[in-house]
Amino acid sequence: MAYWLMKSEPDVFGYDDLVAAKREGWDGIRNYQARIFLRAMRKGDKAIFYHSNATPPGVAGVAKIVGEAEPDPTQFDPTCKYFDSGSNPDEPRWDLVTVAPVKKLRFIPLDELRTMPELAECRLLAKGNRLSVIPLTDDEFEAIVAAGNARGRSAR
DNA sequence: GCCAACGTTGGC
DNA sequence: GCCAACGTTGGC
Repeated sequence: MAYWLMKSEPDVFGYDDLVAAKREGWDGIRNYQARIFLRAMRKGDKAIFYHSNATPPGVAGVAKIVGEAEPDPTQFDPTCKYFDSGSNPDEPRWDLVTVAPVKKLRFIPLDELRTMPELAECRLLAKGNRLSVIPLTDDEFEAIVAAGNARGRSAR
């Protein structure tokens, strides 16, 4: 099984929205490096659900892949912000995967993630990182889940 | 709102 | 193939 980290803006779609939706097509990915990772995802893989562009940004929960890569319909919708006029319907350029919630975690703010030695090499923390999907090692995934299950340093 | 980092586009 | 311009991401 592989592990991933997926970013979402909570103002648009946060972890609680995923819980309410039960499952959701993860659309709008328009980056070739991210596409490589999307296509490598397999049913049953787990993902850390990260809130980006938030105050504060951080980890919100665990999700799992329940549907593997398939063409993202939003690339063909001219009214959608993700529309891509260069994508050929016979050979769609962009894919989505379908995710479902597994477990909500204690929110782990980015500041705290930066202090975790297990994440020292993680691309999430690299300067200038803009990828919306990144692979995690087993250790990185386990460390985040453990931190999210433990009582927070700022919690009572 | 600002800015740094990065990806993409398009002229040459 | 180079590179400047532009757009987007994401932290602050």
